[in-house]
Amino acid sequence: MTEKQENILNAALELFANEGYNATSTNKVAKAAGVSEGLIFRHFGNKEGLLAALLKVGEDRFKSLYADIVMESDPEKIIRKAILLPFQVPESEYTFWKLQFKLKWEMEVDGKEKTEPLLRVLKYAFEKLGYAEPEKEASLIVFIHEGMSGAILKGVPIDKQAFQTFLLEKYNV
Amino acid sequence: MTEKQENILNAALELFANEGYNATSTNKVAKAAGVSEGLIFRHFGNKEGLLAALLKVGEDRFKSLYADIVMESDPEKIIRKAILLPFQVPESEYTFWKLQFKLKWEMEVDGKEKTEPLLRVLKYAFEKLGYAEPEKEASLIVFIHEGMSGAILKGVPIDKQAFQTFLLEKYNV
Amino acid sequence: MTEKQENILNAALELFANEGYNATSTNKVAKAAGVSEGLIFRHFGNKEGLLAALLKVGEDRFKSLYADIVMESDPEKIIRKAILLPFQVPESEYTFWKLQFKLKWEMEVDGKEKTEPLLRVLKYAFEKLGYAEPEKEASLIVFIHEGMSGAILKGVPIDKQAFQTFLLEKYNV
Amino acid sequence: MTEKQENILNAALELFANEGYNATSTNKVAKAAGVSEGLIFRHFGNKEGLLAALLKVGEDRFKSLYADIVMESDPEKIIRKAILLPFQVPESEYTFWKLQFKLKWEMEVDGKEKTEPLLRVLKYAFEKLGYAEPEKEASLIVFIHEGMSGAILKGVPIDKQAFQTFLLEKYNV
DNA sequence: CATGAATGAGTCTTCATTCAT
DNA sequence: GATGAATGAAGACTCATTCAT
Repeated sequence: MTEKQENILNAALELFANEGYNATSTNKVAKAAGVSEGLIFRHFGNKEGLLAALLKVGEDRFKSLYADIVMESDPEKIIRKAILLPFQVPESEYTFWKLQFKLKWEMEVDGKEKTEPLLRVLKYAFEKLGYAEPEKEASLIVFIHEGMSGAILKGVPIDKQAFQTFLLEKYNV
Repeated sequence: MTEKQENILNAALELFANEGYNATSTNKVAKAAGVSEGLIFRHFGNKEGLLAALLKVGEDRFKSLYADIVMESDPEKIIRKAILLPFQVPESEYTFWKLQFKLKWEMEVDGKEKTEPLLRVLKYAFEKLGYAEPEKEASLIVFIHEGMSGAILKGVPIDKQAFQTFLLEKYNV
Repeated sequence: MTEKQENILNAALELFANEGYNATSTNKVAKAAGVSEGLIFRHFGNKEGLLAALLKVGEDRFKSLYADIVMESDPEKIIRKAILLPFQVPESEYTFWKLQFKLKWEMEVDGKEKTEPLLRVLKYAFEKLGYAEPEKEASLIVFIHEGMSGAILKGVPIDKQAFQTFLLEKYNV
Repeated sequence: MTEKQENILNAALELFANEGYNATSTNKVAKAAGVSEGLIFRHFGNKEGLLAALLKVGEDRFKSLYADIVMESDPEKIIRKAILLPFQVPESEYTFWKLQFKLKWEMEVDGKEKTEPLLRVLKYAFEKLGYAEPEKEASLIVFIHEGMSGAILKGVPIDKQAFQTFLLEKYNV
C-alpha cells in the first residue's frame, strides 16, 4: 500500500461519506488525494472497486466491534456491552461509519446481515434473564442503536455520556 | 395538476425512492412517466424542482401524522399515540417515506427539525408522568422510530402488530 | 432523418473509411459533422450503433449490386455480368466500399456470407458451360474481384476500362 | 534478442494480427507476454516501434518468398512459381501474414511497392510466352493472390491442394 | 535488464438543460 | 401544453508513455 494509494482511500472516504457515493466524481477524489485520476483506476479497477476497498478496510472495524460481545456468555454483560457499543466508537472513525449508514440508503447495501450475530447473542441474553419477548427486546436494542447512531453521525448534538448512563440504568446492567 | 404532471411525480417518487436521487436521470423519469424529457423542465424548472415538488406534496403527510399527537394533552395518550405513529403509516405511503429516509442520507436534508415538535410534546408527557429523564425518554422514542422505520422501509420482515403491542406494554400505555 | 443525422453519417463514413473505425474518435466525427458529440449518442446509441447505421444504409447497395445477376439464367450473361460487377460501382460509392473492405479486416465482420449467392450462381453458370471445375472457377472470379477491388479502393491506379475488356475476352463473354 | 523480447514480439504479433493494431493496448501486450508494460518501451521505444520491429522481423519472409522467383529466367517456371507462391506459406506463418493484410487496411501501409518486383518478373514472363496483354496478366495473378490469400487468412475453408492444381492447369505450367 | 507506480491527454458516454416547433 | 432535437459540461474509464528504483 503506497502513500498515494492511502491518499486516495482517505480522500474517497471523506468525500463518499460526506457528499455521497454518486455525487462524488472520481475526478474530485483524485484532486482531493493529489493524484492523477488514472491512478485510481490502476489501483482499484473502477469506482466501485474503490468503494469496495474502502468497505474491506472497514470490515475489521465491524469485527473488532462485535468480537468482544459475541464471545461473552454472561447475559447481563452481553446487554451491557451491547448498549455501550455505539458509544465506544472513537470520533476518528465517525467518517467511516457515516459512510456505512449512507451506503445502506444510497445503494441497497446489506446492513441486515451485519447485525445478525448481535441480534442472536442479545436474544440469548434476554432469554436467560427471563424476558417475555427476548427476540423483540433484541430488535429494540438494535433499533435504538440505529436511531441513535444515525443521529450522532448526522451531527445532532447529544450528551453521549449521559445517554449511555440512562440506557444502562434502564436495563439494570 | 394535469395527468402528465402526476405521471411525472409518481415516476420520480418511485425512482428517487428506490434508486436514489443522484442515480436517477431525468431521462429515466421521463421514460417511466411516458412523457418527453422537456416536459419535466417545463413543469418543475429543473431536477431539484422536481424533488421539491415531491417533498411539498408529502409535507401534508408529515402534518397529518403529527397533528393528532401534538394536540393531545393527556400524557399517557401522547405516549401511546407516539408509539403507534410509525405503525399507522399505510403501506401505500412507504415509497414516499423511503424517499424521506434516503434523502436524509444521500443529500444532507434536515430531518432533525421535523422531529422537534414530537420531541417537545413527548418530553412534556414524560415529565407529567414523573419520569426521571423526560428529555432522554423522548429522544429514545424517536430513536426507536428511526431505527424501526428504517428497517421496515428497507424491507426487513417484522411482525408489526406484535411489535406495536410489545412497545405499548413496555410503556404501560 | 434530420439534416444533422445525415451529417453525422456522412462524416462517420468518410472517417471510418479513411482512418479506420478504431482510429476515429466520436469527437472527431462530431467535429467533422459540425454537431455536438452528445448528438451522436442520442441518435445512434453508441459508437457501434453509428457503424451499424452506416452498414444498414449500405445493405441496399449490396442487394442492388447482386440483384440483377442472381436473377439471370443465361450462363454466359451471368459470367459477363459478374465480371462487370466491380466496374459498375460508381466512384461516388468508393468510400462506402472502402469501409466494407476495411471492416472485413479491422473487425472480423462477415464478408463470406455476402458473396455466397454470387458464388452459387457462378457455379451454376460454369456448370452449364461445361467447365471442368465450376466451383473453383466461381471462387476464382470472386478472388479476382476481391483482389482487384481492394487495389482500386486503396488507390492503385488501374485502367479499369481496359482491364474489364481483358477479363471479358478471357472468358469469351 | 532476449527471451522477454521475443515474448513481447510473439504476443504483439498474435494480438495485432487478431484484434488489430489500434484495438490492442500495450497493456494487453505486456500481460500476454508476461512482462511489465515498461519493458516494451525500453526495448521498442513506443508502440509504433513495436510494430516496426514486427514488420522488420517479417521482412525476411517477404524476401525468401520472392527471392527464388525473381531469380528465375524460364518464363514458364516463373509463372509456375508465382502461382505456387501463396500455397507455400507454412501455416505457422499465417499469423504474420494476417497482420500484413490487416495493416494494409487498418493503417494505410504500402503493400503496393512490395508486389512490384513480382509484377515486373511476371510481365516479362508473359511477354516471352507471347501473351497479348502481359501487364494485365501479371496484375491478374497478383489479384488472385490477394483475393485467395485474404480468404484463407480469414479462415474461409479452401482445398488448397486442389486449387493449386486448378490454377497450374489453367496456365499450362 | 526489468518493474510497477504514476501521469495527462484522450475515449466513449451520460446528463441536466434549452429551444424551436 | 408538449415534443424531440440539440448542446456543453462533466462522468467514468483507457491508453501510451515516463521514471524512480
